[in-house]
Amino acid sequence: MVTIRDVAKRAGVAVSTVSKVINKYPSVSEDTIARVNEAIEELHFIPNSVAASLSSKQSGRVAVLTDPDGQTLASSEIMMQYIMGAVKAGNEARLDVVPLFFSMFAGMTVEEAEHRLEAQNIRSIIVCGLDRDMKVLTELIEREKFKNVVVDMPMESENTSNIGVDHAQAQKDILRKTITENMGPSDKVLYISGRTNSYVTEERVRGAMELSQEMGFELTVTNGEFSEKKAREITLQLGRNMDVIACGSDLMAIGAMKALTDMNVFHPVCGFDGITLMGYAGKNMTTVRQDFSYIGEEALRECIRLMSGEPGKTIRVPYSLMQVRYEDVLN
Amino acid sequence: MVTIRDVAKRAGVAVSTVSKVINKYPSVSEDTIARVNEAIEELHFIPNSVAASLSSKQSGRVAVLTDPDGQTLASSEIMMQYIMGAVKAGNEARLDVVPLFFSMFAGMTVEEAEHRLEAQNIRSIIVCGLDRDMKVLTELIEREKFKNVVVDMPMESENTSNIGVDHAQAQKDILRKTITENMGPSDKVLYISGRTNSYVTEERVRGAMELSQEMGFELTVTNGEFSEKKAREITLQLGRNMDVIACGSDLMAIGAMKALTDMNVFHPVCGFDGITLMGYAGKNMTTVRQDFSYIGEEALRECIRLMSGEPGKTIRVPYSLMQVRYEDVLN
DNA sequence: TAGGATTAAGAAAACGGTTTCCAAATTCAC
DNA sequence: GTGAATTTGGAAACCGTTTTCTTAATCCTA
Repeated sequence: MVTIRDVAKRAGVAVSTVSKVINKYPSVSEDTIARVNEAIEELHFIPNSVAASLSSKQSGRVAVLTDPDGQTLASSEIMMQYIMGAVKAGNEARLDVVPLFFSMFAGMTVEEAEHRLEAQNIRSIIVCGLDRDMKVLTELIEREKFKNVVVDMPMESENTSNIGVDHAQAQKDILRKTITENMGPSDKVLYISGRTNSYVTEERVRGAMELSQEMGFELTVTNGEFSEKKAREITLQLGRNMDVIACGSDLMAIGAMKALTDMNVFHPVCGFDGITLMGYAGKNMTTVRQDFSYIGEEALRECIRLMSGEPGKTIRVPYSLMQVRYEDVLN
Repeated sequence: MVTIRDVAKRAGVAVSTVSKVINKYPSVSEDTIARVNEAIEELHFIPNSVAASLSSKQSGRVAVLTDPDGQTLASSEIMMQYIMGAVKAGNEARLDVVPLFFSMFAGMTVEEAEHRLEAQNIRSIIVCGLDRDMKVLTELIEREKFKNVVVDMPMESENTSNIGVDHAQAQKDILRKTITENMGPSDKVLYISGRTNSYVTEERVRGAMELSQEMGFELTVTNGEFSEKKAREITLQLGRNMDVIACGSDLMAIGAMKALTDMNVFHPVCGFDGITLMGYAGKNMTTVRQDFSYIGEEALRECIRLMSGEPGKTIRVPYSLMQVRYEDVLN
């Protein structure tokens, strides 16, 4: 393995100088920079990220915390996207990304969790798919021991940023689109929401309610708990008399659509997320597509910003509305 | 952060002694072991894995290489399972697991790839979803610089183990089951295979052909290239005159089933893998369920074995046959 | 009981970087 | 041309472990 010392020798400088060049410190002359870079090229030197992480108290590593157990197929696709995005951005920044899963923290106290993370030289965490019931993690974030980036939770402070789409606005947009494109009557809308311990649920419901005010349609809000089954049952019960069904997640939209198909009625259904499975669920469905991989990338960049000492903030990422068709997911 | 020095001081021993206790070296007396462990408990000490990895040339870290881009939804579920299994087993063994993706190695020479891995203190890699076209990776494995565990590729040597189910046998089993449970005639079977650059394809086809000999049914083998679309087209063309359709992957089975539904014929279809999506695809489907998470775990344990100097071997993991129903995947 | 063989514990040198601190060299103002 | 200010580069300590090498202590065996 070629080390920083080899490079130093080759370039005829001290190891500290090489390190400064690598990390773009200001106090190195153009001349030496060139010489060092040349040596780096020639030797195909790549700095050892483990050594770097150990020695520098500043940089450290980033953990991506996800919970793919939660919602089965949908979540495994979504979580994978988050992770891929973060790993990709991490690689570009020469920064180690380690994936961790919520289940690992089950039964731990916050202190234990902190120690576990510290013991891996983790300085910053990205938390995806958190709801208010994960006490250990919310507390962990609130203690601000690490630099935190939370996806889809409204937490912001000196050491904590949050990132995500504007769920209320997106819900309004997709619902408006679904309604206006619907040929039949659209004055009765059934909204099947996600679990109520979730921030995104609150926001999406708020969006739907605001739109109902603005457009003057009748809105029935029910709690589908992010469950496909529950959404199916609700739809079997209430779906027939509605004109449009909007759901707080794609999985529930699929459940609703299955129910409608069984009942032989064909109302438009809209979901939320843009998971691939939607393509398999039937025609006449629309959804809000979130770019989870991009969110993962941005989250990682935000970790870097926070680690460099800047304060937390809120980041809104774009989304798009889409009509889902089987042909588009077919490979 | 509490370090090994704190523990040493507390227990009144040298740091090296603490290290020996942690790593279960033989030459420490029961007495000291007890004293050190007590100190560890009291201080809630967790060894820093980064420092350990840097210092020890033996242990090091394990990379899990996957390619979730390949087959969209199916692969993202499968790859996630591999990763989760490996991370879980890695945590238990106090060993860092880092996920990497095939795409990162695109355009790299083997040497570059090696340097990249070395620079992360990676001593062992688990490769999932590899086919013969990924030249860089196959060469990387063959150079034996790392300890390799390959999933579903018949590579075995001093430093390389492979792991996976017995694809030929599994294919025979599921096909036999599908045929014998089918009430109608079963003397014409259509087999839609995966891409031919893949070992699992070869094995599965071999299994199907052997069974056709044994049971004496007529077998038509076509190349579906792991593509749902292709399988659909093939089925539209040849499906009507068949009695049973067997596919080399679940995704293709879904494509085939969609085609049959469109044609209004109802032959039994069997797939391979056991992905959740199968539940959404229709009735009358069976498949081979692989436990990907378990495979990930076992693969990691095998890395540890290899790193401890033992030679590579072949590991067969169990599988099960299942009838897929929507109710089972519904959450 | 002497003397070698074994066992237990510690001191110190790695591992491959980063960072602090200091000295030398250069620039600048007057 | 002198002294102060500013760049630039290097020496060395450090990050938290592992591991090698010694030494001290204990155990056998003859």
